[in-house]
Amino acid sequence: MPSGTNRDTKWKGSREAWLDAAFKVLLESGVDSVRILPLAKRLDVSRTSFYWFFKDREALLDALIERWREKNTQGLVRRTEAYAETIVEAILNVFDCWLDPELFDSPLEFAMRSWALQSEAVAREIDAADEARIEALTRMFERYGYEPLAANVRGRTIYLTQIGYISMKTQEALEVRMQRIPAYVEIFTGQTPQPRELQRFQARHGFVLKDISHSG
Amino acid sequence: MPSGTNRDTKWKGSREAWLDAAFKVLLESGVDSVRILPLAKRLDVSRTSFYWFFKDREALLDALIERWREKNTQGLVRRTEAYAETIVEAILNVFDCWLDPELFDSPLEFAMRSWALQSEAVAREIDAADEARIEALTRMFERYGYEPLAANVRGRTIYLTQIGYISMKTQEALEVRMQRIPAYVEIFTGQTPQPRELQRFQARHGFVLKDISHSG
DNA sequence: GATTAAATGTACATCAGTGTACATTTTCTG
DNA sequence: CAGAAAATGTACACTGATGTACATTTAATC
Repeated sequence: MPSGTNRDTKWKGSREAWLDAAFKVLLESGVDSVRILPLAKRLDVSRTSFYWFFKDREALLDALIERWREKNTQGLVRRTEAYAETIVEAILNVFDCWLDPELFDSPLEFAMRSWALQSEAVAREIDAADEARIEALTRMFERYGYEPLAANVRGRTIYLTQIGYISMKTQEALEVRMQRIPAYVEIFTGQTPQPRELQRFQARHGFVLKDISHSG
Repeated sequence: MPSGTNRDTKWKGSREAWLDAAFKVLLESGVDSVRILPLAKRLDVSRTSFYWFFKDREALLDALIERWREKNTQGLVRRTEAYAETIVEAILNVFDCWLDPELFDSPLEFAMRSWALQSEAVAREIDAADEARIEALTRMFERYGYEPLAANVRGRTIYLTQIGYISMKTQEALEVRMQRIPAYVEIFTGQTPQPRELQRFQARHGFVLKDISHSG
């Protein structure tokens, strides 16, 4: 299954193919495992043809950072700004990020944080992202009437909880996660969610409920 | 400043010295940077004398895992079981872990989680630790009358928030953290903490308050 | 079909790290 | 102080990775 630009050619490699492979390894095993020789083996291509597409390993890594920068922070900030009648609805908008890999790529997020351990540049990028995201969540709470300090701590909690999940690399079924949603909403907002609010949320994540509103 | 066993000898190295250096590098730069040659340079010792104390690099890494295993999980579980009259007091007991490096070593925790990305064995250790810790927190909430599901989600939230903080490698002044404590307690328990409960907590962390109970 | 550009492969030089053999130095102990 | 044990250092062989030079193959184009 060739990817990217090389559709009907006989070229095995391409900038995209190298990038895709690099991303897979980054997510599976961390930056230190993103090495040209192993990637070449994976792609079944001569190692040196890499240098046709990238100046050196450094350039490949820069491309990985670039791709992360564009995806995750934007995905989250947009959800904090989505239309919502109540804070509960607003929170549920944010929760979309944790269920939809299109909005927020958790494994990538974790890989970047591990990478930051070794790279000052990556660490700075991450710090900036954290600040922007918490700031966006804080503003969201403030819009619904929370005091600045309370809004900040709530925004922080919701964000940190998710970063925690990511760090734990939790793999849980949709049912289990859906079951916890009401409790999380209550913790994060201090309010009990309305059944119709939950139903709307479940519906947009393709979760067909049986009798969740009656069960303990 | 020689460490460990080699007090008054002329030996530069020792098992402890190698381990300490390895730990420092592990926390600063991740496992992949824990290499014998650089450590030898750091210790100003011939690289090969390493092999007097350890069979090979593998053996050194095993020793690092061992040390983590013994420290963090035990530290946390014990705090969940400490005496407390109310759930608020119980939570504050747990918060001790996040303020006292003796009870829980956050940088180590993060380094281990990054390491798990590359090592199946480490990943399994971490999973077991996560489960044990969340279980302990859940039991704590149950003891104070929370329903099983609610207790689990609250235990999970408190734990995940902290893992999130660790992943973010947040460095904040004691004042800032103390200021957020009441809000966190309220979020996690759903109850407003009593001034005397907070004062006891502040006191044991050497925090001298001015007029925190009157300020916004 | 010949020419050119894109992509690949071979060969080589280099580097950083690992681990072993063995001689040497330092410390401890009788 | 002699001898043994503990720790260190030198030398060597090896591995896996990087990057460059250059020849070769494949695809696109005129």
